Amino acid sequence: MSVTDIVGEDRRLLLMGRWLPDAHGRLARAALELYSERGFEQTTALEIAERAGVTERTFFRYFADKREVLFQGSQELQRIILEAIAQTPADVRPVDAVIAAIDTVGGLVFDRAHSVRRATIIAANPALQERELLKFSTLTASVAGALRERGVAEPSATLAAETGVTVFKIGFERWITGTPSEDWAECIRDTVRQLRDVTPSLIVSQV
Amino acid sequence: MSVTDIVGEDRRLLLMGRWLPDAHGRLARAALELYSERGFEQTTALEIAERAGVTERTFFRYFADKREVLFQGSQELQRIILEAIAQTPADVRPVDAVIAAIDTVGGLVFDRAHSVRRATIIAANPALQERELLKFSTLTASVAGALRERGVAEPSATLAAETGVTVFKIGFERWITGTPSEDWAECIRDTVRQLRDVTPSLIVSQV
DNA sequence: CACAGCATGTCAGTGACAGACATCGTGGGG
DNA sequence: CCCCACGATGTCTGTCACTGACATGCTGTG
Repeated sequence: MSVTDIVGEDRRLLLMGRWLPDAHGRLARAALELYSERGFEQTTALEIAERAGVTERTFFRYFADKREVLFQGSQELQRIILEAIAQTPADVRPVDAVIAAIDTVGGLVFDRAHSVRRATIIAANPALQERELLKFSTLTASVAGALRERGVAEPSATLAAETGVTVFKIGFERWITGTPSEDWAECIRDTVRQLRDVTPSLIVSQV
Repeated sequence: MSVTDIVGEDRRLLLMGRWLPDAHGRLARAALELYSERGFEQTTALEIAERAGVTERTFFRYFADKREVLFQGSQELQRIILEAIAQTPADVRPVDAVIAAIDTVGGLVFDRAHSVRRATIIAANPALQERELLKFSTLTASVAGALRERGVAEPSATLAAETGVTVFKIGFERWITGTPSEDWAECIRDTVRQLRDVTPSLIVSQV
């Protein structure tokens, strides 16, 4: 039995017999590239792994599933928003606290080019849209939780959270699709302005 | 070669050699039962098919995927809401038109016991929640489209749609979890009342 | 120098789907 | 009355996402 029999065809231990560092990063980059090049569905986990120089199994050790690669940041985003809400003075109204928090995450978290690339991939695939929606829903739920911590009662907490996240979604959409020069705070403020005009009347018309 | 060799073990052609009718209905019922009994993930498509007396392949001819069984009605719901919006007088404000439409679908579409059963199944599984979210998102998009038909400009149309669908979601949630006697219109009206208190201020506080 | 531990590879398996083709009653046209 | 196109289904085979169990090889530590 020769050395090559023992080592096999394994070309992955390059750095003086040690694993290449940052498998996670290489996988994320490889996935992004392939999703862009040929689309999400047309990309197999095996292909991603090969481009990253690891096995399929390793891909699934880093990412719960194929889609998760694109949603790494959302946990971080949520953490920041929650923290911002917690730090807002107690006398600020719930919705305003949420919107102020959203306002702060702007330049902080995203790089516009990356966001556009990501949004393009997601827009092309329903399964990815579902996952995005789930992230928003999770965010809404935890924002509502944060408001309850501040003493806001229940239907209002969820309503305010839902409203705030809607502002985020639409503001974000605008930030992505609009002129590159327009900044985050601007998009959010404009969306809020528009929102103020859609308050429903109390009387539901009977059809 | 005997008759049984030709017919094989096929016990499915029962009605005088013809297929049993309503394969679709049998599949839907079988799926509902199994999802309730042992949960969504613990149920395989094969098991559903067997209980319905057909093959796995036939299941996938009727339903795009395992989840779709639970979301049959949403297309009908959307159709009704859109129609109601179209029939609302042109001078009614966008949000009010949406909410009025939502108000009308109440007793019409759902049977409460069935809704509760369905909601229980969905609540127990993230993959199903994703699908539900996608349906809401689709609904929002088409409601926004209907408002645009009425001449509502773009950021407002989506905002109003999003607001209306939020009222639907939260009102529905309340209708499901609250006391069985409380009726649909009641839930919607109360939710609207609460919503009116969460209008954001114009000035976003700078943190 | 032995040994525990971590990051990875290897192998085998399950289950969701999809394409291609075969089968068998049914209903209409000759 | 027969033939044939058709519709609903079964059968077979394949691909791919994901998972559990186990093996391997380096690395730092006592």
